[in-house]
Amino acid sequence: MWQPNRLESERLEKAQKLEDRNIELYPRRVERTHPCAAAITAYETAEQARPEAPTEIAVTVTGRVRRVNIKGKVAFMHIEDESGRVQLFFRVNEMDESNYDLIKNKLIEVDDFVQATGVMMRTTAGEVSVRVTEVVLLAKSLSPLPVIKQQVQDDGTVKEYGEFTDKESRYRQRYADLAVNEEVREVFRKRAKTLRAMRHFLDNEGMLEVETPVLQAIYGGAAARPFTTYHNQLEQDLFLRISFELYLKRLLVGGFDAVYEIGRDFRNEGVSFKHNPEFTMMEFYKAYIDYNGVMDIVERMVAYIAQQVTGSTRIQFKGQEIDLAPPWKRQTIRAAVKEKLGIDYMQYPDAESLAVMLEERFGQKVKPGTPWGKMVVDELFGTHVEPHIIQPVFIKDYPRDVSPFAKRAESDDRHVERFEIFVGGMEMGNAFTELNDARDQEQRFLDMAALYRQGDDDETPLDEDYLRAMRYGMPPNGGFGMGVDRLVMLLTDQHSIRDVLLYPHLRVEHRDEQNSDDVG
RNA sequence: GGACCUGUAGCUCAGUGGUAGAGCACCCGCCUUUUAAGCGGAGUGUCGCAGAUUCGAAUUCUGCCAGGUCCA
Repeated sequence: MWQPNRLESERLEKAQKLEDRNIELYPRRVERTHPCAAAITAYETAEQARPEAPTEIAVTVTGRVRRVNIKGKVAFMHIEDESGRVQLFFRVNEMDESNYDLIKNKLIEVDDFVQATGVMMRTTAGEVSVRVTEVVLLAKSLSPLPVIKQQVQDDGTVKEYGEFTDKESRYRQRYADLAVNEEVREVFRKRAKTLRAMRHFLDNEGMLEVETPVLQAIYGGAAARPFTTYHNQLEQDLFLRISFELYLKRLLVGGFDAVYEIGRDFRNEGVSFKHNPEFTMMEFYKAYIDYNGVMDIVERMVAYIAQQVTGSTRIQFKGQEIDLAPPWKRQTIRAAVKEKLGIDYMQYPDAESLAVMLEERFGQKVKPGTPWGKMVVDELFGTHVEPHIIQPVFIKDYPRDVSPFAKRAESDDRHVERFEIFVGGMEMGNAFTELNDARDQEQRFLDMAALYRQGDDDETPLDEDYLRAMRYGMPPNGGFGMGVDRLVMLLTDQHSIRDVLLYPHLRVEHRDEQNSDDVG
């Protein structure tokens, strides 16, 4: 139940006064001739044509009131729509006195939506403005937005004097965050551009965009704990997908040569600056290429998206310049570890000896039962090498026991043809030369199950239907998956996944439960 | 899940045992080209929640809630 604070009560009183004057607070009809920015442009064009006497530009503009300055019998107001902001100039003897009175007595105030009709002009201070003959309230604001004062500098940059920075309030009330923080709106425009550029690129590669089930009876394709749900009529347990992999590869069996999907994955795991329970994933699978071919596509794709979104392949991230132009460095995980730490992990070829080395060298205690390959990837590479990778790199040839869907590396039983891309200290994508031997695939499922029974809980259930599909024959193919949110982080220089999600997951708000129980 | 930090006015914050504060916003008054407008007046509050200690708690202690950072 809403309990208005003092500021809100004042606004409610103003709303009442407006209604007493038979002024509609939320009218149905709007008449706009120009977005704010267009009104200014129109006047500037007229000015250039006839500087001494520009043709009269009549406009009706609309927007949210962002600033009011009442000077007695004259008043100024900035209104803003998405195109930008324009100043309104009111003078009491140029409009109905009762109409001017709405401004003078602040019945129309900051945060309200208004419509203003008038003629374009330039003030003596030089700002292009609307000389208003009539102002109409479009929507009354009952709760004031956080106050941010802005000054437009000579160089065109905007200096801010107030701020709305409380992370929790900004995430819980994203609408308020967006309303007052223009740079937040810009992040989400770039997010949209990222998605659009990605689709455009993949379409141009001849890939088919498809949609596969979010609700799955058997989940798989990644090592992660799923969310579970239940279908009442079918009396069936269902899982929210943790990856698209197995459904997409079935489509290659069906005769599509290249498919991709962009959508939501759900993982029932921790929440952090780079993890949200639901996040946006892109995966593609393309027949007749191996992981080298995937690398060629991926580096071109990321460079293309960066160019479309930021205008360059050289971007700024955490104060460093990152060059996304191809070709990217390609290095085996074994070489990367050796280069950074001087350790050849193949000298510790089993879980026991590797665990001993990790404890002696780094004091790291590893959970008993952790598979050898998981130690290599998480404890050795992930802890000591990954955070230092800033420029884009393909780290390839991963241990086999953590990669159940990749083909074995040539003449090397311990590794598989898999790569991950790292940039800005983050893992950004994962790819394989996809396994298409149904017999090997079945054995991998069984091996994984056995391994994880020893202690880990990231279980991968055996998907019989996937094996059945593969037995019909699956073309050799390369596949790739990428966390879109992380790509957006990189391209917008945002350092938390929550800052590229409009509505990041937060715990529920507890608001005065006792009171609501009493009232209820 | 662990460690540390944070939660006070609409916003951003100060206040570490003795009458709840500042800037901006809001409110009242003045002002016919302002733009962080200005001038004069007024402090508007569940100090996250619950308990404990104390003559007295925003402040100390315990628990809880929420968020942040780092780690897993």
